[in-house]
Amino acid sequence: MGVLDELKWRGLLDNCTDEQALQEHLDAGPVTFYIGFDPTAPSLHFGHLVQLIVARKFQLAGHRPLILVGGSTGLIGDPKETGERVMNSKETVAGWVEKIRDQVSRYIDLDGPNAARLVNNLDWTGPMPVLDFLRDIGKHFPVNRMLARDVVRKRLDAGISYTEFSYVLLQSLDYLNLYREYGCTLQFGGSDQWGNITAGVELIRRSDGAHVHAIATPLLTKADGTKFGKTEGGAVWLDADMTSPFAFHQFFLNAEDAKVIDYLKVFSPRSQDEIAELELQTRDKPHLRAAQHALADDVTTLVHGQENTDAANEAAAALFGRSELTSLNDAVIADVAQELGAAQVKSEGGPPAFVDVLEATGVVASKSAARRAIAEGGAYLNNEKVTDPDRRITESDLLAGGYLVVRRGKKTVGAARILS
RNA sequence: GGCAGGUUGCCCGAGCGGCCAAAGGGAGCGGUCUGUAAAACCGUCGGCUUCGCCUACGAAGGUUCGAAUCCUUCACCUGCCA
Repeated sequence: MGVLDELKWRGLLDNCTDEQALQEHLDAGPVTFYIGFDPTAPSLHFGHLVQLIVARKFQLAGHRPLILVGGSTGLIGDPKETGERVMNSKETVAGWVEKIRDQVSRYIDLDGPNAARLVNNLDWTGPMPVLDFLRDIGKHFPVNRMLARDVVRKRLDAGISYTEFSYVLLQSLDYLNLYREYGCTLQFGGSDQWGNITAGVELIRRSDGAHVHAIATPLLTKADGTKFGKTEGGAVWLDADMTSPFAFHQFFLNAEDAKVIDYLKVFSPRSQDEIAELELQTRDKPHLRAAQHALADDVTTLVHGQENTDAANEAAAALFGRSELTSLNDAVIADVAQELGAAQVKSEGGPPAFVDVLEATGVVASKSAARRAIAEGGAYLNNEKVTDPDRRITESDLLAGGYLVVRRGKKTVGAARILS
């Protein structure tokens, strides 16, 4: 199966420039392609993972990846529907560029015959004189067409700065530059980037007369049509310090039945047959959640490695399993606490209050929220419901010589280590 | 530069001197039911040293016993005119 057919089967092909032409181009030999990531945070999130997975498939099929980190575009910010972005300082963005470079290189092969190359658009945008930009690039962009773009139109009432309005020119310039310098003839990205991507295709045609290609991957959604990827704590990050491997694993484990097969196709390297089998199981024995387990294990292993996947499963078994926490041995408790990122709580001046522990572990945002959770009957200490808002920790609550496991609701767990 | 309208909690949006921590909706969170799904229903939804106090209705002042609500100045947004 060709790489394009595989994308289709996996539901990863949302949009594409002339498909037949692209297919012929791919058949004709190795193609240099690019994907870009803007540094808007110190880490990529799992949505970016989709792009990295696609890039990897193309690389394995013999094509050459250029991975662009947006040192310049990150300073500008692409327009989003909700309003103007807050600009980040140049130092901040530069720091994030480095972090994202490191992350990206874990998913793409930087050696071998079709090694990936990391590029930063600040290298060519930074030194470019503004008059060259306006004459050579700006001349190819009709403002009437730019205004007709969906995001821009939606912003016309609330207002949009010239800075963000110009974003599309920068991204198009990237494609043009990579085309000229590396012979890059394919760009892909999320469907929300389609406008920016096709603008680049058009720029290359207008300025160099060449026909290059583009692919958009779909935005992953939940069954109700909303975006897949938001959790209580915000985005699902690839950085283990921002989203623990346990939380990451849990996120995928909680995938809806109606969508889990779609996600599996996207994120899992499993074959068509294996996935078909999991689809049957989800239909016939949904309570076993076989597809969810496969999904969570596969993605977590890809991002954090087998060891962390095992640890996440072990912690989940301890927390959600039938056995009492108190019956687990000390080593398991300590591992689980470690996995949950145990907060240190000092007990000078007497044993701490339960609400303080809840807050310290981060399972609630404030002490008021902790009291509320208790009043709602959704607060647990060592898997036992706590109903007294003034509950204090006692010596007998401590597991394995100083640990506490707290929970809010069914799924939000945290651990604390009491230091005397 | 002139005139008019606007700026309310995560978002939308009422309030137009005390009964306002602020109606209603959405999102979120908890509970029930389950399968650590979905849907549905009920509850909750600023903070704290929690029967009370503190901070909040663009910002700063003022009037008043009392202001999200009235006045003044400033900032920003939208529209019309120049």
